[in-house]
Amino acid sequence: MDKRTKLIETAKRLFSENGFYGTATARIAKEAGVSNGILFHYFPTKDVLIKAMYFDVKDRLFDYTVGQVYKGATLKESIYTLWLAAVEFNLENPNDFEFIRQFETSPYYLTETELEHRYVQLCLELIDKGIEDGQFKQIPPMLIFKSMSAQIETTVRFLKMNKMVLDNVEFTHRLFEMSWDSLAK
Amino acid sequence: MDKRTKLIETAKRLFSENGFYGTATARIAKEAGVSNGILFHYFPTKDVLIKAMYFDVKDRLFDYTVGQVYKGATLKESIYTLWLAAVEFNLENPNDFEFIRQFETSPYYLTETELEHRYVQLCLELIDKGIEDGQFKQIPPMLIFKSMSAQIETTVRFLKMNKMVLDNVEFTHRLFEMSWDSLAK
DNA sequence: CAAGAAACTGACTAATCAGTCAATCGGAAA
DNA sequence: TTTCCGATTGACTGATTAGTCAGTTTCTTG
Repeated sequence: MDKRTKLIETAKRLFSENGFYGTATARIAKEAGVSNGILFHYFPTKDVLIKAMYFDVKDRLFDYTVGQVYKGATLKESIYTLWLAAVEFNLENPNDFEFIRQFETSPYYLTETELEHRYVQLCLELIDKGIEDGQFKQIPPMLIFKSMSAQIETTVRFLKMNKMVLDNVEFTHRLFEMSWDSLAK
Repeated sequence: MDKRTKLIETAKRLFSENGFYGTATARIAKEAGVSNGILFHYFPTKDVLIKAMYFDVKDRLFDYTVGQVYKGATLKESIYTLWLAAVEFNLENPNDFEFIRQFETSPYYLTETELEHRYVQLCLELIDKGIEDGQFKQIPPMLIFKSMSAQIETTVRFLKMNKMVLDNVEFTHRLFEMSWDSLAK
């Protein structure tokens, strides 16, 4: 693994344990096994590092989830696939999950930043379609998107807190129905 | 207003603007119009200040919301009253809202802390009742509680982002139905 | 009034941290 | 071989910050 990647991985772990401000850049470098200076060679400021990490995670989330949606699926099937993939991704990548959670409640985060991402745009397209053909409630698409995201986060946190995994299909469906029912007409 | 209260109010505003770590204690004291030392007279450490603020907000939220639930109301009516009161409280107290949001994603926050509060206990009682008599889905009560809280937060954030208030009863109901449908059988 | 306690002040300190920089290393190209 | 340049090092710095403390004012109570 090259040093740039090593730095991002180490930072993600430390941030998720101690927060952005609780983690000194010197410590990131040390635990990554590189010199202090090289961190600032790759990332001119700590802020740049943090924003780079955000896009890194969102890109991988996009690749992981959207790749699983198949053409010809019904709207509910597509939403279910996305929902399940997102839950799985967050369970399998706990440091990514904690990092995003912290980032999105920090002053770094602006909605415009997120809006630019193709992950969000794809979701909004799906939602628009669902509203148009009457499968979803008459609610602003952005609110539906945010609501779904919040539900996924809540589900993941709940599973983690109770040290559970999604090995029971029936229970998984019941969790999904919670999210689905809030948007379906 | 006494200096202790003045400090809490100023801290809440500064924290919600700049985050816990982005706000120096010296600045809190200065903008509150008191000396630096007096802050540490009332709150021995910055952490103590932050935790005191958390309970301060939760207490006021409890008083505001629970006071509006009337005896003899149906389960749905009670939940609606609580939901609406919580949304209103958060809209009317933006600094409280931002502060709680940050606190609950920070390393300060442990679920046990929250569990002790009578606000949570009251909600869990209501939810237990709803599950028992078959009005709610067969889902762990804690997950239902967390899901409702997340929905309320999402709703408030959405309203604020779009500079909206709850002046339209029909729209308010539609927002509530989103939350309700996710837990109702 | 006396006297002790509690509230209050603001200058000070020890520690920490983001970011710098002069110097070295290693590989590629000429 | 020489020359060049990005990668890399780690000691260093200037700024900032949580918390201290010695002393002053204000309140309380006998």
